[in-house]
Amino acid sequence: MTDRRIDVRSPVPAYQQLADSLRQRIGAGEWPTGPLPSIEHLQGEYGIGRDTVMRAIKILADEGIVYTIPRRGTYVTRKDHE
Amino acid sequence: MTDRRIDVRSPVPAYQQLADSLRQRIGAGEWPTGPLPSIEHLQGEYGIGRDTVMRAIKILADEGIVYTIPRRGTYVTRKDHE
DNA sequence: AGTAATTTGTTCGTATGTATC
DNA sequence: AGATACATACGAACAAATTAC
Repeated sequence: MTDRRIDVRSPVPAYQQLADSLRQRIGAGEWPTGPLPSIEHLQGEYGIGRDTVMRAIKILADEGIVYTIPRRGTYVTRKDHE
Repeated sequence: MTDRRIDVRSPVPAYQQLADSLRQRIGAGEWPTGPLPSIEHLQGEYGIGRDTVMRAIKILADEGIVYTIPRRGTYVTRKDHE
């Protein structure tokens, strides 16, 4: 089970906490084929704002874990695509 | 006469102002049978963006004043339909 | 029957304003 | 002053269903 809550009192920024959470969920095998939930959906799911979600996704994209197709969605990078 | 302008300097969000305007116009008897103007039309009429229009329509839909048929249009809820 | 236009649905990109720490 | 964060807002692009011709 992965924690979907953000601790606003934590010294760890919310966008970092979200990146950690998404990294775990991806590692656990969520969204193997299709796209991740949309920014708006993640906003609602985690109770956070838009730019926080976008920052988290950018972290994962910089790590090569996901890639974003504009106006399509964000996808998990397949291993045979590395 | 119903005001069709959005005051961008108002603390009231544009989508709320639009919802108020549409609610008044519906109450005044506009669009008794047919659908409301399309999103694109309302964008032009009020000089606002797409998501602002959609948020306003969602407010009215949540209030039960209108209902949207996907890819058809948004209709005023008839009283004998309540 | 078939193609183009219309319309809503969805999504990311970007910008601004405000508040907080 | 700067980083973080939320809300609002416009734009652009594409999908999918419906309608018009």
